[in-house]
Amino acid sequence: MKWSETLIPTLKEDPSEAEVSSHKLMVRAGMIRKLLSGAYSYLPLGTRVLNKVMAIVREEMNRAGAVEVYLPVLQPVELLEESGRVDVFGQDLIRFQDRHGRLMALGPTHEEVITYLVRNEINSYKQLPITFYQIQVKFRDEARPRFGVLRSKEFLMKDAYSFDVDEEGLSRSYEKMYHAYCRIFQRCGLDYIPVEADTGVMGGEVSHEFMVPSEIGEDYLVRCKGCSYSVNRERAEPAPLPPERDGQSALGGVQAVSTPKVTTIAQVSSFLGVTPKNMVKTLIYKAGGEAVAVLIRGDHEVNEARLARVLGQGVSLADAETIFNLTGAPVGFTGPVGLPIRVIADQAVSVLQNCVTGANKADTHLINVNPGRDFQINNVYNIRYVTQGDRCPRCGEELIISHGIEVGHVFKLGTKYSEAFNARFLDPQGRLRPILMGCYGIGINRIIAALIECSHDEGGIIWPPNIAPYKALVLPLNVKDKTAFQTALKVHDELEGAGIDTLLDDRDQRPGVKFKDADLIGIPFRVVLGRRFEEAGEVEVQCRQGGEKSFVTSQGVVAEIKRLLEKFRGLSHG
RNA sequence: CGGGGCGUGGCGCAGCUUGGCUUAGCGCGCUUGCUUGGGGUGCAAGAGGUCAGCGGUUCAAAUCCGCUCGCCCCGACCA
Repeated sequence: MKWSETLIPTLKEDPSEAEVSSHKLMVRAGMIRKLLSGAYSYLPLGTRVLNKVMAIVREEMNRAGAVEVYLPVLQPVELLEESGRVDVFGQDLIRFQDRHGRLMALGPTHEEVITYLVRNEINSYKQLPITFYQIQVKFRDEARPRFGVLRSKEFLMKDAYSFDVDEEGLSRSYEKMYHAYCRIFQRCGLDYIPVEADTGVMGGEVSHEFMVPSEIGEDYLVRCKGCSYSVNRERAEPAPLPPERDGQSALGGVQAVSTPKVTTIAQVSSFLGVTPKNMVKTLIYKAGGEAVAVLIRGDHEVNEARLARVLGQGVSLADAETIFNLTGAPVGFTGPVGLPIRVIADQAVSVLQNCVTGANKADTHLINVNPGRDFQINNVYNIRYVTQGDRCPRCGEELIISHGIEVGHVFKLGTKYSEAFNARFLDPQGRLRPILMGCYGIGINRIIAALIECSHDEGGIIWPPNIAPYKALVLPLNVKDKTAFQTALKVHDELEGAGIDTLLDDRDQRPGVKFKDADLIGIPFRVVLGRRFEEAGEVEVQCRQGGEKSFVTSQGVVAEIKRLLEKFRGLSHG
């Protein structure tokens, strides 16, 4: 392809709206342009990368035995009502009425649609197992689209759904997808980490997220320095903390102190001169109809997903009025002493001594409060988020917390949707049984953004050959030099002929402009025809990554690039 | 959805505080001609703007006031 015959509008300056490098670079390299907040047009270069990623995904899905389908974007809202997910998606669901007044939604995902299909089409064990997949656009009306293509309202997703007769079958299907995902991310050149994950909105029991470590990631991953423990933040469970001191000798007597208008942990901490580690936050949650007190150390945060899990139901923070009615004090002065409701404590609270709590009285806190002596704990659980310094629950080594970009997620759903939709099959004994489901998602756009986030330098993007928009860029420095230009054309054609997709920069621009653009759009291998070609008939082949250069004759370019591709493949990104 | 910021040719910005010396300016990009040819060449001539929209104040509004819309950031939210 000639540069002059496609559209690659590169920019010298960063777009003002972009914050993160992947977003800046995708815009500057002429890959994308914003249409509206959370929706981007892909220009030719961006589209080529999308297609390359999708081709890899298709190959690996097919290799894993999944079969491709194409489900409608348009979904009747009733379908999502059947599974109870209209409320789950809430505002994120894009809804409207068609001309007949029927409520429609733009698919945020497709569990319902596929299960509806399967309920009607699959009714025998002979048709199982089977895994369907599609690559298709999804819509979620994100409250706050961010980071360009990383979190948008409209995005491409590869979603797959497996259907099995029993748990073992489901596990086999799950494993297959898991391994296919590993191959996909590896082929895309991503350094990814699979982590155990919470199942969240999807329901089900087992789940893994595929994370790409990155400062800008909106998710957290928790890994152990010593063993293979790696989980996401919701799922992470710190090792229990040891008791602060032993014996009862050091226990002081409870004392009320006046703390006028001092409500937050930070304020109380500096007002009383105590560390947040020695304070207890008392949060009133509503779980079902019941109010419960949840105790958490001052420097910790409640993991609501875990709390909901241990309580077996959804939870939400109580409002100020409820708190006042229960405790007799405004928000900010709640404490466990004398509270007439169920008290749940995080493990870290249960080992505290002489701590500070609210007094259930306005403008007052209590000091020297001790669990067990001054108040009873009904249940002790691990309900806090892991913090820096926490230890691994498996081996006791230190845990590392870092940010990550979620590029894929796999779930064992079990029978959640098949039961909701009555998707059942007849087993060999003629019994009707629910189908076991798994679902598996990959964010196509996110793969691209995550890759750029991890693979760029000051000059621009550094593509791995597998997903680069073109593998090679032929760069005649002076297009008015007829011989050089003709040779460049020939080299381009030969590369294309050898199956190496190639871009020819045929623009009448200064060398500096061409080099800068070449670096920006990040094509892995660059073939330069310049002074050296005029003088000695040699062309220069250079790698974007590492900058390694070699000089060959124009006839030797194809072989040289094939050699470099081989070498690259051998290195890491098979 | 709460808090903050911004909106001026395709892109990045100045001008707004203190309304009128602006026929709205600068850099990049774009067009034409010449020049140059290994890291964003130089010169010259040009094209391109309802100053987000609506309403108000005023002799006079990009500039002051109000409303609306859009965009970005922080938070809440989020396969």
